[in-house]
Formats: sequence, structure tokens, C-alpha cells
Amino acid sequence: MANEPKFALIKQHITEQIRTGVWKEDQRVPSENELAEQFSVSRMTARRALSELTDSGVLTRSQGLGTFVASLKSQSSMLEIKNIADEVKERNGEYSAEVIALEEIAAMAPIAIALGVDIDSKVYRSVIVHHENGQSLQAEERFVSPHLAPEYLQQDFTTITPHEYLSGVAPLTEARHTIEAVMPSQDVCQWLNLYNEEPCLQMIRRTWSSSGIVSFTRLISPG
Amino acid sequence: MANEPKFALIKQHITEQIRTGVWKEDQRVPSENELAEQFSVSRMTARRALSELTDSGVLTRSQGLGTFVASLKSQSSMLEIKNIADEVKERNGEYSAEVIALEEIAAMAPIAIALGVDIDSKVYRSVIVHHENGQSLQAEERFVSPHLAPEYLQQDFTTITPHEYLSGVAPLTEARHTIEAVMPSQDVCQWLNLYNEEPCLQMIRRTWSSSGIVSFTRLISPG
DNA sequence: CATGCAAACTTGTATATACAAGAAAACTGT
DNA sequence: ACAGTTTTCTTGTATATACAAGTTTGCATG
Repeated sequence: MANEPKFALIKQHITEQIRTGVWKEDQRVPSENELAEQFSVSRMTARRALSELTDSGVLTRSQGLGTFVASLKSQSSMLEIKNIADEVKERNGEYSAEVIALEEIAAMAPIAIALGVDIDSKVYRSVIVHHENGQSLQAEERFVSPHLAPEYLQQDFTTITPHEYLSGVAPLTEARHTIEAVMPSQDVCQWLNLYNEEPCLQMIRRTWSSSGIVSFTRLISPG
Repeated sequence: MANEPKFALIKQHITEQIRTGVWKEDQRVPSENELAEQFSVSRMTARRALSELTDSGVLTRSQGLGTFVASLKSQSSMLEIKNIADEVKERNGEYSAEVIALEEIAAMAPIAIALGVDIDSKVYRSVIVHHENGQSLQAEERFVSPHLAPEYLQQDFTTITPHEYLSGVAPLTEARHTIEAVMPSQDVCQWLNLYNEEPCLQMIRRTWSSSGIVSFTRLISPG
């Protein structure tokens, strides 16, 4: 065997084709059998190369259809807005969401300014607590402009996360984050079932779509 | 076959043992052959469960020794400070670093304030450009307090990243991030070889260790 | 023509087998 | 007692095979 194992050589070949633009986004790549013949390896070895590149997000596969170059929206993972439900599932945990509030409120000054709407105009507010294996992991308070997501209050956020829903109705073009350590307020302690006052990480996130500011989100995770 | 494939059941069993504390950090887990016998599956199926959990960071393996529960430093990936070199390698890219500057300078007012040192006192400054497959990916300008990392200027940052070095000399206890979109300055354009003026993502990161502020970093990535 | 079925592809799961390579324990001869 | 070797365990790579399951294509029958 060469210094590099065969499956690694196939991986390198594939990433090379993608990097140099020979294989473009969403384009179909050779099937397991084709690669196996091309590199004179067994199907299982070709499969391993494709599977590992799928795990690392370079390719996507679907049964019956084939393997494709992943659409690399945010290649730089710095921009990546992670879906907490997917993260939990990646860790093999059991994800559940609890809807604490889902309502229409009158925008107080700072919220109105953040969302770019008039003071005291109607905005939607949701408070959701994300659980992993029954333990509360993160609280999410979100304010949404009604005219960009009019059906927001009708959603069932135990089965779809607000981020997933909003991504569907208004694809995000930009996000701005601020992360800081804070002491949780009384509200937050109640949402997350915190008894002792431990510092929490708070992320403020504002997301834009092409038609304007979509939402203003506060994510709070215990220490 | 059950609704859930066998390898998934084994994965669930393993994560369950870890989650409930039956198997603790760095403890050895059953070998492929032991799991295979225990679950009445082939070694390859048991192996798949172990491999996938290793890929997702739950386990670590080493040839000849065995498989162990990973030490789970930062379970919550929100806090995780990713190492760009590792990220590139994960994507199967070729990583290289270029040291643009590595020097001692007199701290100007904003830098001194950010680092918590006196104005015009000596601080270390490094500018490093991270490359993936020869293309510049990210520029990193970093200011470091000398008394917390006195040997900083003697390091070879083409083989170890500043973050890796600093983590070794002063384990980080906290980090604060700010991400925003900016137009790159002339300096940055030169570092990253940018000709046209495209917006860049800038992340300001301040890291603390138990003995004080360690570094103030500006990371800039093209759009 | 249209509906339905079958064939031919794809990826997904699972097994049995073989050998390579790293690490530690046990055994050997000096 | 020590050094070197062998054995035995581990994970790592690779193959051949089998069947399951999803998707498309095309053919055949009504």
C-alpha cells in the first residue's frame, strides 16, 4: 500500500476536482461503482471516500439519486448559523423544544429600533427553550417583523425551529452577532430552570434578508 | 431489520453510557470485537458505530491501544474557538501560514485599553495570513500582553498557530467576540491579495486567561 | 395514449474475511 | 535480572458479497 491509503487518495481527487472548478456546485459526481472502477478499488473503498466527504459537508448524497457537490453557501464556517436542533442530533442527543411564549406585542423603543419599525407597532415575539436529553440547553427570545413573516404566530415551533421557518420564507443574506457573558435576568432563570446565579453566554443576533431586517434574537446558554 | 439500523443502536447505547456517567471521561470503551459479540453483529458494524462517534468527537481511538471517551472540554460548541488549521484539514485542504509581521511595538491608546496595559508600553504584534490550497483565506492581526506570553516573538507561527501556542502557555477561560461586515483597509487588502474592494467579515476577539487579558485579535476573511 | 409494472440504476446496511500496523503483555534465552 | 522476541490484543485498510430501499427510465399491456 502507498503511504496514503486508497480512500484518502480518492478523497483528494474529489476535493481537487471541486476546488479547481471541474465539478461545480450541485453537479453530480461519479457513483460508487464508477469511482471503484476508475480507481481499481472495491465499491466499499470508493464508498468510504464519498461518505467521509459527505460527513464533512463537501458532498451530499441521496438514495436512488446519486452524490452531488454540496452547495457551499457559507464555506467559511465563521458565518455559519448553526441550527441547534441539528447540533444536538449530531451529538446523538434527544432534542426537544418548549414554547414558552408566542405572541403579538407592541414594540418598545429598543426593539422597534433594532427591527426598524415604528414604536408601538405590532411585532411578533417568541420565547423557546431548547432541550437536550430533557435538560434545558438554551433559551431563545426572538422578535420578528410581522410584514416579513406574517404567518409566524401560526407555526408549531416544537417541530420546526424559528430559524428554519424564517429561512424558508425569507432567505437570510446577512447576520450580525455579538457574544458576551452576562448574568441572567429573572425571566431567563425561570425559562432555563436556573436556581443559582451563574453567568450565561448571551448572543445577540440580527438577521437581514433582501427585503429588510427580519429578526432580532437573543440566545442565552448557561455557562 | 428494525426501523433503526444496528450501528445506530450501538451508537445510542454508547452515548447513553457516557451521558449517564457509566463511562467516564478518558475511560476505555469496549473494543470492536467485544461490541460485536455483545450486540451480535459483525466487527465492521460495531466498528462503524465507534468510527462515527470518533468523527463527531465523542470518542478517541488509537491503534493498538483502544477506544476511549473523549475529554469533552467545550461541549457547547457555541463557545468553541475553532482552529483554522484544523478546519482546513477537515475539509481535506492543504494548510499553510505566512508570517507577515512578528514584532514588539509600543501600544497605542486603543490597543493599550483593550489589553489592559499602559499606553506606550511594549506589546507583541503578529500578522499572519492563513492559506488554504495556496489561496489566502484569512488574515489574523493579534496583539499580546508580553508578561503573559514572554516568548511570543520566538515562536515559529508557520508550524503552530498563535492560538495553539497561547492555549498552551495560558489556558483560556473566556472569550468575547464581535462579528461585523467591513470594507478592508489598505493594509488588509495587501495581506490578503485583494484587488477589488469587496466587503470582508471581521471578527474581533478578546481572550482572557485566569491571570488577565491575554490577547486582542482581529480576524478578517473575504466575503 | 395512459397507466402500471419491471428493469436498471443509485445509495444504505450488514456480513465474513484477510492482512497491516501499533502497543503492551508474556515469554524466552543469556 | 535484563534484553530481545514472540504472542496477543488493539485499531486500520481493503475486498467480495448480499440484500434493502429509493429513483428514474422505459417498456408493455390495457
